Amino acid sequence: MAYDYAEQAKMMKAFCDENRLKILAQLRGGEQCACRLLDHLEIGQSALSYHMKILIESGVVESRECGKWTHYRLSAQGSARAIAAMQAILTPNERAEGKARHGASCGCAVSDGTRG
Amino acid sequence: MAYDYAEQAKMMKAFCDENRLKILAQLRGGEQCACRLLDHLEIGQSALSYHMKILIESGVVESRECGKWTHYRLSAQGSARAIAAMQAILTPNERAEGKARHGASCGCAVSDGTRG
DNA sequence: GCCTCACATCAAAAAGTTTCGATGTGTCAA
DNA sequence: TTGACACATCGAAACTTTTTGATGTGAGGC
Repeated sequence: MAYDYAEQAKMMKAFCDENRLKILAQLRGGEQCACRLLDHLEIGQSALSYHMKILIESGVVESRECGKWTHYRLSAQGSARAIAAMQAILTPNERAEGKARHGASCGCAVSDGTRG
Repeated sequence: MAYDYAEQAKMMKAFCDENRLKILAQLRGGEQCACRLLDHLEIGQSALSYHMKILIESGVVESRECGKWTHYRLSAQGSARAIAAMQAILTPNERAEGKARHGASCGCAVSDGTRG
């Protein structure tokens, strides 16, 4: 799992910009068209379009065309994938847990002695 | 919850850089000193120091000084907070769900009619 | 004390992201 | 078929992040 750090970093980019978090917060309330998303942000139309592209590429947002409008909504699948990825990133790995170095003076366990 | 988007974006920055994901992956295997983290990355010592600072400020990593060495490890609390935040960001909000606009031609429900 | 090592900090350069205004594309209504 | 609208795309400017090499700080060994 999770060998492609570049891919994973790209997915996480959805969440590390203030405007994108505001957009996601709006989408929690249900599907919205771009023009309404724009009402609540202090950016121009082309910047919104740029952020929506990032959100869609990261997989957490889906879009639906409806005549001249585009509606955006949270993707349940994408959201589940993002949450699972984050859990994986932060879950200690049982097999290797407990090995540290630079032991003697501070009570660390030493794993191989090449440095501490 | 989650009114401070800037704060939240800052926390999520921990996860949106490839080198930081590699560092976190190493820390899943247990506490490590900076020199060993460095062995597995293609960056210099000062760049590692910069990334560690970001990881610590975001709360997902803790450090422990041991003589001249510094050991880093995942913070269980910080990790739990990050996961909870991401779940909050991606969880649809029951009360408002189901309201869309621009209805007629594509089967959308219309919430107030001011635009579609 | 003096030297070395581990890590932090700094300033500057390099790389990447976000914004803007202008322009392009497709849809709809008149 | 023309015009207006919604959104995407483009190139350039503004801004932020990341990297580098140099230097600072504090610990430990001699």
